[in-house]
Amino acid sequence: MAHWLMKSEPDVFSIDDLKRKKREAWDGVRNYQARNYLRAMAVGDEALFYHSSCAVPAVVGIARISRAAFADPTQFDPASEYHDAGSKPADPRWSAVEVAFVRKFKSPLTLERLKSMPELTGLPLVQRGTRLSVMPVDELQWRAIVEAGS
DNA sequence: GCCAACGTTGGC
DNA sequence: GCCAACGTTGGC
Repeated sequence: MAHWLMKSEPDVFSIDDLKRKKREAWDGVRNYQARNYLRAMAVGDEALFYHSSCAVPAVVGIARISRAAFADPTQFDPASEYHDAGSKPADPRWSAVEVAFVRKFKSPLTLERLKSMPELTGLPLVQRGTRLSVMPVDELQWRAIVEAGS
């Protein structure tokens, strides 16, 4: 079972929103590398839920992939901010997955702390200049983060 | 709000 | 195919 990290701006969609709604489509990804990772996800994979663009950027909990990649409907919706006129329904350019709430960390594992963990040096999240919003997390990294957050 | 870093676009 | 210009991300 693979592990992932997914960024969300808490003002838009937070871990508490996911807890309340139980499940949510993870749509609006418009970066090819991140899209390719969405397509590589399998049902049952777990993902770290990360809050970005906020006062204290941090991993705040865990979600589980509850539906594998499907065509992101927002790309075909002219009213959506994620609309992509260049994407054809016969050959959709962008994918989404559905995630389910698993649990919230006891306390947020802040970016500052993540940067101090030697296990995470290879993780794009803590590398300067990286903006990738969906990324794989290896076993060692996963264990280190979950242990520190639990 | 600033700005560094990066991805995308489009002229040539 | 190159590369300058532009837009976006996201920490600070």
